[in-house]
Amino acid sequence: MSDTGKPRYQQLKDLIITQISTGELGPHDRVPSENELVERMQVSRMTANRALRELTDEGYVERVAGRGTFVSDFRSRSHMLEVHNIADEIAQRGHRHSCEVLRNSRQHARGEIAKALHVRQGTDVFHLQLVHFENGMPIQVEDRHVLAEFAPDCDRQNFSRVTPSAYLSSIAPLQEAEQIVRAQMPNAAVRRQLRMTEDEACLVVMRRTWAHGRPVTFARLHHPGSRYELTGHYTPPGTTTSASADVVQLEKLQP
Amino acid sequence: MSDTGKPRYQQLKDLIITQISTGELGPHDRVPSENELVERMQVSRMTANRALRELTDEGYVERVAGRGTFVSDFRSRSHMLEVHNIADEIAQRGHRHSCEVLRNSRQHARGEIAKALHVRQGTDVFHLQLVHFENGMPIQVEDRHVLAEFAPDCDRQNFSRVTPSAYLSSIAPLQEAEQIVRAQMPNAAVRRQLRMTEDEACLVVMRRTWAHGRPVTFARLHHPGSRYELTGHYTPPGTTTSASADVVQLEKLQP
DNA sequence: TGGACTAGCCTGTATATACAACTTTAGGAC
DNA sequence: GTCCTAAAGTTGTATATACAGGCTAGTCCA
Repeated sequence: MSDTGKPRYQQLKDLIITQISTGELGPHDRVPSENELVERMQVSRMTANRALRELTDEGYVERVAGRGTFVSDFRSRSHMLEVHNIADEIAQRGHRHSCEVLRNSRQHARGEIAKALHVRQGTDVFHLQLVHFENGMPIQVEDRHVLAEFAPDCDRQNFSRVTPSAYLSSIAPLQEAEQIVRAQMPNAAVRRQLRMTEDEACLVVMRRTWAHGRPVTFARLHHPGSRYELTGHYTPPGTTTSASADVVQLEKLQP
Repeated sequence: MSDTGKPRYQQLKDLIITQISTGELGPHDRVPSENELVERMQVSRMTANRALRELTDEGYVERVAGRGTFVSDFRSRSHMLEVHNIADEIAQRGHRHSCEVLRNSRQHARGEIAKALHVRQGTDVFHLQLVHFENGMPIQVEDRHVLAEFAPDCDRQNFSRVTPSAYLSSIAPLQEAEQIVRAQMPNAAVRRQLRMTEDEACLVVMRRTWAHGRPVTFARLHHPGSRYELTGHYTPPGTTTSASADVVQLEKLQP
């Protein structure tokens, strides 16, 4: 890591980001104060201040005057990535979320899945199938593969209480996400599970998420076109009315 | 505008943002240098530096060491809002874009449209209908309403050369966008225009865009589900490999 | 025991200063 | 005229210092 060429405030940022992504610093942990960084890292307070301030802008840490600087929890940072959790969405609308687990089994990754997760064929993965309900109406079929190495106790989780998305977020910060949105006619099984009519289309979201620098989960999410839509709201950054708070409220997609 | 309570670097930012959004400062115009701000605004250079640096992070201006600070052009800032232009998308894939204009007429806004644009019923709007082609295959039906007051010469534009999206961006910076994505079966007209099969679904994007603080255009974009998908890639901010550039690379098609 | 107060740490902001690197321009040497 | 160089202006970074205001813990007093 050629630290030599980079500016010192960037070196400080990289150091702290590394400690956060390796887990050395976990959510709500205290980050060294500006004065501590001044002493330990031999920089001026303004340099330490710039590093911590930019980490705040980027969502890694939160600062409270008088108390200190603390690592944001994974949830907040996942929001940054605009990756959302169906249970949260439903709760935000004031509705009741429930969930039926159809499958939670250990398997060997086959062609498409192995390719999506960048692993060799036959690598151990968990295969999850769930149906999510909003006030009793099915609204999402989740078909997800998770790298077994990343979440070894995946098959001992009760996903009717904590969604896979929330569970995975609790294991490690999700660093990167890739998503594809399609309109597609469902197959018979999905149509039945979502209680869809014959001529109804599915909104399909395929999402791949990275942690520790590699893809760890791949999900196919089917939604009934008549009961689900993705919304996004974009405001320019730096707008006086706290832009970051606005950005957080979007639902998951973006065009 | 109670400038008194706000920090001085924020007052500087607000001042410059105001000048940009009113058009007093246009794209590629020179913004006062740090030293000029020091003299004229009676602040220290570090304060001016912070204001200009944050405006850079937020995409309003671009800075070049040795030359100065310049207002970003509308296009860049529109990208910030992740609002895209179908012609650019197609060009980015190395394909050929063409376009057929079906309608470009002045109308009075009716119920749904008037409501979406926050204007009274009967307000003058332009109604555009276009079909966009990628290498000769229809890929988007654009049905757009534009506030006549915002773009008075809309009906004299040749939209087969410059897309409505690009035209509107050239009039004023688009400040805000709202978007809804749905999966829907097309009606007969759209199905014919997009040359879709009987059992094919549409990916529908409804997008409302603000300029000068009010909604100025509302678009319904229909895409054939088998030939179009939305993709997004999210990386955490502050990652050394210029995260903002990655975010830009959205929408893309499938062969 | 309970409440008020203060000392100490923390962040947030603002200033003055300094040096490095880059770009343009002007002037001088050839 | 052309090339080289120096100067001036610009951004980018780093430091030292200062004061205001928020939070906490501990102390002191009633």
